[in-house]
Amino acid sequence: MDVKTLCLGLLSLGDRSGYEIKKTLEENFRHFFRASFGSIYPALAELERAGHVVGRAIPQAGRPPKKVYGITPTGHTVLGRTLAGEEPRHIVRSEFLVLMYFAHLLPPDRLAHVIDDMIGQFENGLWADLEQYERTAPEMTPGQRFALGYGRAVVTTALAYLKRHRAELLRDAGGGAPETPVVADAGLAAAGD
Amino acid sequence: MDVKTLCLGLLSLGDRSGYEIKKTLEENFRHFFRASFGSIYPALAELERAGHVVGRAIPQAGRPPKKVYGITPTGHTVLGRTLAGEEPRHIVRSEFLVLMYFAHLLPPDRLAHVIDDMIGQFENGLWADLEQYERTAPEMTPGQRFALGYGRAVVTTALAYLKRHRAELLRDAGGGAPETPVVADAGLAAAGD
DNA sequence: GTGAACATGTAACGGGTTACATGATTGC
DNA sequence: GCAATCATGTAACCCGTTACATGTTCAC
Repeated sequence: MDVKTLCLGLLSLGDRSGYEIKKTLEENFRHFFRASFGSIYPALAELERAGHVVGRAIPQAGRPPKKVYGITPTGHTVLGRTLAGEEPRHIVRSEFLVLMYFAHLLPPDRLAHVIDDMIGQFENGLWADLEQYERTAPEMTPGQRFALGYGRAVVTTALAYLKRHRAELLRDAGGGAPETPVVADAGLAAAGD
Repeated sequence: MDVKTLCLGLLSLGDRSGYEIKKTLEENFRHFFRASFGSIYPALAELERAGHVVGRAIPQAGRPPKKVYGITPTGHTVLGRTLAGEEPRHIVRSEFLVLMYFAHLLPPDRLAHVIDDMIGQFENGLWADLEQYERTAPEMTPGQRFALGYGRAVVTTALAYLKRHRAELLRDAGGGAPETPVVADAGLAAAGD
């Protein structure tokens, strides 16, 4: 699934500009999808060229004009077919967890900082969740509630895990200081350089 | 953090071939990182060129020869510096959840299939976790236990969430059949095509 | 006056995946 | 006989991010 399909899906819920799509993404898809302007604007242009959406420039007082897009019947058909034909993937790519895996190679203060950063990010996300839920809960579809609820459940667990195991990791990982690297296997290491 | 750093990190735990790195990734990084041969082999070649690892071809009876790499002291230094200097990201990109968000646009049987698929994947992951934990728990570092434990906690929550809300979603999302698309805003949609 | 929010768009770059090329052995 | 496992490597491709270009208004 690419950004094009995502834009089409969002437009199926109501007319929006590229800028507004980005905002919706940040508010509602925070926990599981993100896209930059550099992919949204070209996607919208391509969708318009293909006739799946139509754009209309809206002049605004004291603001740059915005280009609001609406989905066409063709767009609707294509969206339905695309969504139904996907074998959806679920990809997590966490440099954070890789770093934790190699915690013994980090200076203790750095390790603490990285964990606290992650905790902070998750807390912000959760706070934003709550704030957003109160604003939009009534008009949400079951699917939206399901996706948002999933994100909330997972982030809550993740946050609890980090808080529960932070001290333990900090205590136990403090062996391999950066100045005394533990050589795992002398064999090849000695041969090189 | 790129595949190069990851390979270097894995090699700091012991000598391995590219093929074995891939296997380790599948076993231990399942829940938070994956890489294909197309990125691992070039990464290893580049690391060797830079003097961070040394490779040695091992002939094998009845098998293709393997090229086992070991990290050099220089490699160790670089690894430490790289890990310490990273602002690690944590990225989730779930087409699955996007699809759930648009559940009302999917045929009910398709929706059920997609959810069951995800449940199956998570269950396989969890089963593999257990199996792997029993094999490697004793020699794990605190960081490894932390990262693995995080993955297990999150996947367990995700799985429980899917199972708990599956029926509910299937029941409530059954309104928007594909043949009666709900037009969100007649304004632009009517103007196009 | 400085930064944030509003607003759109392009081009270069990067890094990873997919697919291809090659080939032996083992288990079904 | 066919698929899976072992084993390495290359090249084309995709698609997304980052950075740049441009400009206004409002709040501190």
